Amino acid sequence: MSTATVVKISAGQQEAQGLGDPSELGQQAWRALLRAQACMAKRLDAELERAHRLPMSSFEVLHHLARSPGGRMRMCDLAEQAQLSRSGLTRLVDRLEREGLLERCSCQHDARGAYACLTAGGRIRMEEARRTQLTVVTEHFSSRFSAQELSELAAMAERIAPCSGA
Amino acid sequence: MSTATVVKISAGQQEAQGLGDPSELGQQAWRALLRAQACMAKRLDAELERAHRLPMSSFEVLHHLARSPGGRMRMCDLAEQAQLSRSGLTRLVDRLEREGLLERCSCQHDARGAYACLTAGGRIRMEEARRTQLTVVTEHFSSRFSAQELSELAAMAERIAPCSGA
DNA sequence: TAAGATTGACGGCTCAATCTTC
DNA sequence: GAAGATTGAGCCGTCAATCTTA
Repeated sequence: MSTATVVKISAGQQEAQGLGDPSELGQQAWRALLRAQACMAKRLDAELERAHRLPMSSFEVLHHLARSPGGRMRMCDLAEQAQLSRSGLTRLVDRLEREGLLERCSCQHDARGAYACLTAGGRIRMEEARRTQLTVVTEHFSSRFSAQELSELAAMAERIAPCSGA
Repeated sequence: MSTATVVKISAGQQEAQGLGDPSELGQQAWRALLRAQACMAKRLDAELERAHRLPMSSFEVLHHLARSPGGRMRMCDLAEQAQLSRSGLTRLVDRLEREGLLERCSCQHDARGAYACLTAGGRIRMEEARRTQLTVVTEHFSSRFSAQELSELAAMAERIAPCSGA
């Protein structure tokens, strides 16, 4: 910022500096969220990887399977829940299957479809990892807000990406 | 959710369902944020790519350069701002340099260092893309909150990842 | 020795095309 | 033909090792 701008600060210049402009407020909030999310994701991913050899995307898949009835889900639904493309999920499931954490099962009513089914070992590994996840999310996220704030945060997030289920 | 759980809902069952457990509140908020951020990032990335052939990571780098005095930054500082590893930034800058959007300049005072310097063309491209970014962020994010809420969101995000500059 | 930047090797994701089944 | 799943090709990012300079 050149020294000249300091001389006189009109409303117009304030806008140019992004102090009074309402759209700038949105930008600041958006960038702050970007930073916060990247920061959290890196911490969580690193810790899950370190403690359980599970990247965050694998954890997410196991998590969604574990809370689904019977520990199984259709590939396409799982892809959507896990925020992955179908091919991305196919490959992730390949890896998890190789590790014995889940299995592919064919679908009775629709031979096109496939289920991903959590194995017993997968469920155990998942529950171990969940403790770590809870610790990290609590320490770096939940504990920094009141219950009221957490509710508000969730509600605000819903306005951006409405939750399909639940 | 099986029909049996509807019959009687005790406090314990509420916890099992994640309705009363305070740690579950944090989980819900965290997951809602994950979804919201992924959703926004995909929209924004797709639109920047479609309209300007600029992925979001490239836009971020150009953005930070554009608001830096002289349109130039040290590689290591830029990597930090853009949430990238150093090698990641090296490769991204390679691409942007090939496109003529920026140039590498050697550093006077420290021959180890390198600057990334926005070119005139890069600044133009950046400002075109900024309009698109503003549109998307406004429509899918800022416009869904009051000024008060945006301030609160930014402040809450700061609690997770304190902003180094500004 | 440490710090800035780059490179090689590799992992993981997406798009487009393909195969199978509805 | 449309939908679910997979495969091939390619992009983009990271880690670890390397090179240069402080």
